[in-house]
Amino acid sequence: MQVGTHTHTIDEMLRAMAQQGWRITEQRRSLATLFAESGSYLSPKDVYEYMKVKYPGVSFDTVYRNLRLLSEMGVLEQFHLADGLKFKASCLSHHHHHMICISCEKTVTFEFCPMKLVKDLPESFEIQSHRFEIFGYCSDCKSGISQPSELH
Amino acid sequence: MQVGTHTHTIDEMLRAMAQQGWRITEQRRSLATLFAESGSYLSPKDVYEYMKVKYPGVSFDTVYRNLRLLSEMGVLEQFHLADGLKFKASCLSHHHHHMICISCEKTVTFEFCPMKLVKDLPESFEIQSHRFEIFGYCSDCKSGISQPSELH
DNA sequence: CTAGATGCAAAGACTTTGCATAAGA
DNA sequence: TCTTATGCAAAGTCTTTGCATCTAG
Repeated sequence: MQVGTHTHTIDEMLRAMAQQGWRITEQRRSLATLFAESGSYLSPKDVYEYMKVKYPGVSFDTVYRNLRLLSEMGVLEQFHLADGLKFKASCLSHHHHHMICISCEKTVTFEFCPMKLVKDLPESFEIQSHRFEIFGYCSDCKSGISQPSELH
Repeated sequence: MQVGTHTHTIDEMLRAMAQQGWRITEQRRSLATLFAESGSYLSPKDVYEYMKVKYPGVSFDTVYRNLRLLSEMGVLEQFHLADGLKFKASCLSHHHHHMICISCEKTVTFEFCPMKLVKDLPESFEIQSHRFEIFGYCSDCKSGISQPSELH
């Protein structure tokens, strides 16, 4: 579960799909619901397991197709955590960064952006984007109960 | 080719292996040479292709095994770029960050570290590590000659 | 010598593709 | 309706494993 606010409601996600001319199918509605409600990092398998409950006939390739489509349109973001590829609802509301628990993957947003202060950068580089993430243990995991997985 | 300095010479890498009780085989020497000389991001396939030249019998699994071992001992670092998993000689000399060209993957180091200035972070999080990378176009790619690949 | 490393082959995990059918708009 | 999305099956890609052989120390 994410601590910041959920930046995408289900409706926002569905609206985004419709605007780009995509159909709102049962499966996609289900996908949007999952990501809007969970707010956490989900693997294709997680997503598949979840959707199978409501749509027993759902297939893995549909999950993959929709995850990729939603990523391409910016509704979801992809991450490579230590345990593989994961997806999360993107935070489009405003620019910010994340602290991620390396044990439970709980994510907390914060406003500080290093690009405002960065200096002495190599010249002649046309900056397009950046990544800044802080990894550590959240209060629940600090005690070391669960085996920390190695994020990079 | 990397712009900063090569932080691992072949000897440093071999010494590190020996210190951890590993054997210096022909293939590992070859691997060390490749990463020390190239300084860039290499996929398992790149590595395999390179090693095959000198050791025609080399197998893919040996490449994978050694890449993983070298990563675990910190001689190499893993990255998930847009075109998949890549390895690079780690920069152990001192702490710094990278600017990476999203077209050619050329990498430039810089000294600024956001952790020195970060503030207003959420409480009760035990910080372990961080990532900070800037993506953009290097001077050679700025003109837009090559199709930019999408790093995340 | 002898534990550790390699090469081969095979299996495994994950992801994508082709095509007929089903279902949004 | 009629175009897009789905489910199925199959193939593809990337990575790991088991085991007999080889080799660095």
